[in-house]
Amino acid sequence: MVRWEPGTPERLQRAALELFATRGYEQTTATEIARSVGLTERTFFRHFTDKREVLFHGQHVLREAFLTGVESAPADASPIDVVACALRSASAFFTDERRPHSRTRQSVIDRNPALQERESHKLGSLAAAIAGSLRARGVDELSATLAAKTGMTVFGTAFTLWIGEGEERSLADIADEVLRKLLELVGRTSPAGS
Amino acid sequence: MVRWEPGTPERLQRAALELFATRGYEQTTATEIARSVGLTERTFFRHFTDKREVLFHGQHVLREAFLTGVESAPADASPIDVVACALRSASAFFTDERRPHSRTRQSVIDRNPALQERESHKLGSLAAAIAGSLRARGVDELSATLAAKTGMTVFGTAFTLWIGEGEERSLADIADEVLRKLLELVGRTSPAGS
DNA sequence: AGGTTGATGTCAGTGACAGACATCAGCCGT
DNA sequence: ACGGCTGATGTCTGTCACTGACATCAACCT
Repeated sequence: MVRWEPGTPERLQRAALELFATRGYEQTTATEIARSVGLTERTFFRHFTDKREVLFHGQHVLREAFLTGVESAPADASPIDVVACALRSASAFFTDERRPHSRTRQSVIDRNPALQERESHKLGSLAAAIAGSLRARGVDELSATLAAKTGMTVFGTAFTLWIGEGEERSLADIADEVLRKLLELVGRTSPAGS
Repeated sequence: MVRWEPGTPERLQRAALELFATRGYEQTTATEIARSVGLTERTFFRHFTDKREVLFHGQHVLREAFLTGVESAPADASPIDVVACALRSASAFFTDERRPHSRTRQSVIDRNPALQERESHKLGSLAAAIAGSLRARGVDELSATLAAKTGMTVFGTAFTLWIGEGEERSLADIADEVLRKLLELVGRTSPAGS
């Protein structure tokens, strides 16, 4: 007989999402989440540094997806093309079965500013990681930063569309289209003298 | 004789920045900030919803600067050109005398993740506001969102450069150059078929 | 059998915030 | 001149997020 049920963080995450979705984020205490799976508040905070973090854990998987995408790009690809590869790679992570879960999760986030802050910050960190990876490929600092941030703009926008009700295309397809739109939007512009 | 010194929020902000810069953000309690200007913790939280907010108050001015920049753009300007106008308008807010203050403020933020979250979120809100303003000009949702987010990418990147030590160019000039760089970065790319 | 380990529980404490209520200088109408 | 109103502040009290220190105890190792 095992002393503790395995997968404690996962059980906490499921319980938390459920409670957040029904009672609301602020109306749910960390103690309630923990107790709902037979644990104590202290244990909750041993697994998650933060009450918010219970909704954001697992981001490292996404990060790896982005980074392997960057590394899988051909050596002579332009920064933006590399980012396009990273987007495709990361999009694969969000399969169709994942959509309902992502939807409820996002609806919780959308209803709470504190969670939105965490989300923006995670996207920012992702951009920083990608920029680092681009730099490692020899891209200059400024280009790397801009390309990475632009990639996150596309990803964030595409994700919002993917979550939208009625939407059925894959995230990869949407991201592709959003990127194309961005290129068109920017491409048409004159070099803008001061 | 006046009952209370005027400019309470400003005094609190100055005191907070000073304390954050010397002792560090986490090591400074809201009570300490308040007491350092002869007030109580409760009063502090009447002026700022948050301990962090004491560093971010006044963002509405920046927002207005961006929005008037958007509105000042010629009617036939492309979304990106409109954003370029907004950037120029907002950059005017950051005069050269402001730089030292911005530097110490940013150094505090850079040392604390919680503050970085707030900052990312504020930039995101700014993007949303600009997108709304673009929509009001008749730009479609997707283009508005992308243009606005791209604008914030440029602004954030330019701001970081402006803050950098040794840097002497105006924020407007830097933003212009960063935008040019981004256009070049994106412009060269092929339409990227799937 | 006995020591070790690692996830958990218990307890106590700090600090961020919020509601309810009291205070009281200055202003305003009479 | 007097009394009530106002609005920024203080006081008091409570909740909850989070943390350090220490105890527990099944499984595992030797």
